[in-house]
Amino acid sequence: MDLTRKKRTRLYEDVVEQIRKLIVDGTLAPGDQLLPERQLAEKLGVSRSAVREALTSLVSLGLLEITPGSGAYVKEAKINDLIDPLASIMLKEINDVFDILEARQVLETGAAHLAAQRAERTDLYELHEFLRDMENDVNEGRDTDESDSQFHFSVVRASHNTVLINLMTVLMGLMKEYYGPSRKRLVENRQYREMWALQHTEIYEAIKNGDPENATDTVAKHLDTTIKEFRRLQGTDE
Amino acid sequence: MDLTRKKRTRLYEDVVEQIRKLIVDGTLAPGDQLLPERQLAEKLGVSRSAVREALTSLVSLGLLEITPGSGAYVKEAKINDLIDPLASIMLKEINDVFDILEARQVLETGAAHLAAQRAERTDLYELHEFLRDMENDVNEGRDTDESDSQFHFSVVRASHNTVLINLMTVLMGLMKEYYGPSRKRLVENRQYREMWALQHTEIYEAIKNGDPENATDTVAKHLDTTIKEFRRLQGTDE
DNA sequence: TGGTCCAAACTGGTCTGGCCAATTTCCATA
DNA sequence: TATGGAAATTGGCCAGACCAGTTTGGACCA
Repeated sequence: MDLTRKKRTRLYEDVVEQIRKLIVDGTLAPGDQLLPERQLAEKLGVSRSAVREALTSLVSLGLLEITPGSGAYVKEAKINDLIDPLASIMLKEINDVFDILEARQVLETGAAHLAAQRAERTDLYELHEFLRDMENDVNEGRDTDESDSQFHFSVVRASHNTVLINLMTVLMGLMKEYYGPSRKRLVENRQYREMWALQHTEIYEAIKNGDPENATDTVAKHLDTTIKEFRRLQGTDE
Repeated sequence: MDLTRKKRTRLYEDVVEQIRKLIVDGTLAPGDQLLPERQLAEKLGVSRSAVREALTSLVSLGLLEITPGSGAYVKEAKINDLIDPLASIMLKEINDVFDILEARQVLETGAAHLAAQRAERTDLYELHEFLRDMENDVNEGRDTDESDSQFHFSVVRASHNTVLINLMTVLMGLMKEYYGPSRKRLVENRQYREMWALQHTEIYEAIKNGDPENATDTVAKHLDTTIKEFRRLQGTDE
């Protein structure tokens, strides 16, 4: 038996790879229009169906966007297109309920450390905006889900590390899919909402003052509080 | 103009969603075989081509595996299937060359902290194995790429946090695609290889002794060394 | 009875050709 | 020059066919 050749290469996979290469090496820039399926098929010497399957695959990878009647366009590949499948994969593997929050703690404390060193005026402005948003939400009894997430995201953005930012995007996607229900219950507790808002202020101050250690500590404390509260909620649940 | 309805739902996307649901809710378990394309088409009342495009999409998302002549099988969705597209997306957004290493530092220091608290005998054994592998590689002048990666990965695995492990997988994929060339040059320097092996030992000892702070520090120091060396290499390059 | 081997049935991969609906193009008309 | 609408173009979907592997079910042999 021939163990080297595992699976014969499928034709449409070749097409995928060819187009993919053109995109990654910049020959095809975001916004560019691909040749029509029929011409592409002729040019590559394959049938239209093979081309279609290739395009379908590229669409599901977030590399293309297809408008019926118009054409296929190269898309600015954004991580959001992969969040859903990524989240479902990671969710299946989770065995401890607090893995996500713990991972956030690891990532956000590190990001805060960097943010305190690198935050620029625009970053501080953004942080302050979301800080105020959340305070308003608390005062007016609104849901703080959105403003809370936004603030945490801003902290990571202020680290100016795109890799950390992308990883945070993944974690936020995970949060939404995993903690959706219990989070709703958590934020109904006004006492905790207020404590959170206060802790956010501390974080903001630490970053503004350019104090990495303090930024790290306040973020760590903040997420500790969160984890403890989630744990308490879970305890009353079952 | 109607802004609410952006794009009409494509038929094959419906099929994707239906099958996807069956997989995530467990009706279709990994290893299960799907109905043949022709039957699936008949059952869903669509053409075979629509089914094929749906299956193509699911394959590229890593949810299915198709064997020609045999059938389509539900796959244990692994993050590796999404690493390539994920890496290319994140690579495009990177503006500082050391973003990846910095992100690794954030993630691995946190993971080491947890590992020192949670590592079990099997984890320590695995760590020790890769430690020895690398020492052997160094002594015999072999490439240390593999054994080095494996050790770092083991540290994160010892944290027993599946989310961190998955994020580490992403980062390692990024490393391979980004630092491939210069890393090759780096490990040619025997002096650094030996220093690395020594630092790995320190990390191992800290985890073994259940000393979270020390584990964090040694990992931080280790990656600092790495970043500095990469920086030096880059300086001599251009 | 038990194992072997081969043909038939099945399955995915690809192709051809066709129709529809939405979009774009372009020209005749106001 | 602007505009309205027909024609061409494009992607979405379908039907039917053939091929190359895989699986299956017996028929045949030991």
